[in-house]
Amino acid sequence: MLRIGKLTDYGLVVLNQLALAGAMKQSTDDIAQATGLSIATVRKVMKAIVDAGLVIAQRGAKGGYRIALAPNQISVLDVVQAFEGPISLTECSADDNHCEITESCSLASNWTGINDLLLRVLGGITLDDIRNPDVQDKLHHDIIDQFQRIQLVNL
Amino acid sequence: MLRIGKLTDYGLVVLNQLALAGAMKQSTDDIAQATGLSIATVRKVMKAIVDAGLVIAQRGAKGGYRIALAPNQISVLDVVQAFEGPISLTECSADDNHCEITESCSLASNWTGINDLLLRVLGGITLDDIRNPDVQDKLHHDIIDQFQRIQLVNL
DNA sequence: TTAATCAATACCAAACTGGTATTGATTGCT
DNA sequence: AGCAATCAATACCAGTTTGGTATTGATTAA
Repeated sequence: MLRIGKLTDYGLVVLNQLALAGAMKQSTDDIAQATGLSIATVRKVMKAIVDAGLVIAQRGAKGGYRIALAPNQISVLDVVQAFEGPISLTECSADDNHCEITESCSLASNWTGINDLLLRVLGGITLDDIRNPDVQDKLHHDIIDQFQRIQLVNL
Repeated sequence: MLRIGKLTDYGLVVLNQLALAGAMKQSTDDIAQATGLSIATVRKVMKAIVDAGLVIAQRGAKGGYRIALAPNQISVLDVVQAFEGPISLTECSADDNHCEITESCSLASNWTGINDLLLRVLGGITLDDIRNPDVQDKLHHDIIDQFQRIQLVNL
């Protein structure tokens, strides 16, 4: 399925909410209510995006969360990596590469290439793009156009 | 991690081997030996790519497998889908979409867009590209170039 | 008929995932 | 100082997925 976890999805939803709130600090409760997620789940989500530096947390009474960067400075890649760690499609393209069939398999470097490509795609889409349908549509079509050209090259 | 399963990786390795063998039928044993995979694992791999129509199987004595299409007609996407089913990054972008927080989440359509994008990337890379380092390098650089342009648009 | 070969399942352990709960540390307020 | 609000760190658990293997059955060439 090549899918990302639900938590990652939630992360984007929460970030969207925080972007909406701007400088206004949001407590776990606030976020849970605004997003419809359970409090426990929100806590788990917050940990990941705080650790990743995408959100700033303030403890204690009157504490809460606020977004750490402008929405156009946060890429989908940032969010995905916050939850799923460094992206590597296969173990071949992971850092600690020790595949038993490496000798008979000349494909490792290629996975790495594909991997890089996906990183670029995800890194090129920001929270802003996702939040604003217009911008998103525009960007989307641009990329599709480019890709159709690429596919011709590929034949 | 956003990763694909090992089986998918094996699938690509096996297809590469079959592409090499061309019209010469390969038995499960042959493939296991050539790739270094266990026989049992090869069997599992074969089922997926046969079901997907990427490989043709012939049963009985003197039977075996041969590749069903030219290597430039098989995309990485084909292989990934053969093993991991239809690609959908999130449940939002899946067919049977029934997310509890849909009302408060305006992001569903955007995941779908990102999803489409990844499909295109993977669909644009063929087994041939992966097997031939030269072609692959060339293609790779083309795509990277294109993407750098896209990222500028995105700022 | 027989041996070679693919097909279909079934099984199991290990890892991962989503979801929840518990306890502890920090901070503003009075 | 003490309290209440709030985030942090873990720990737990059930369900699913994944990787790997084994077993039995169906097909076919010679």
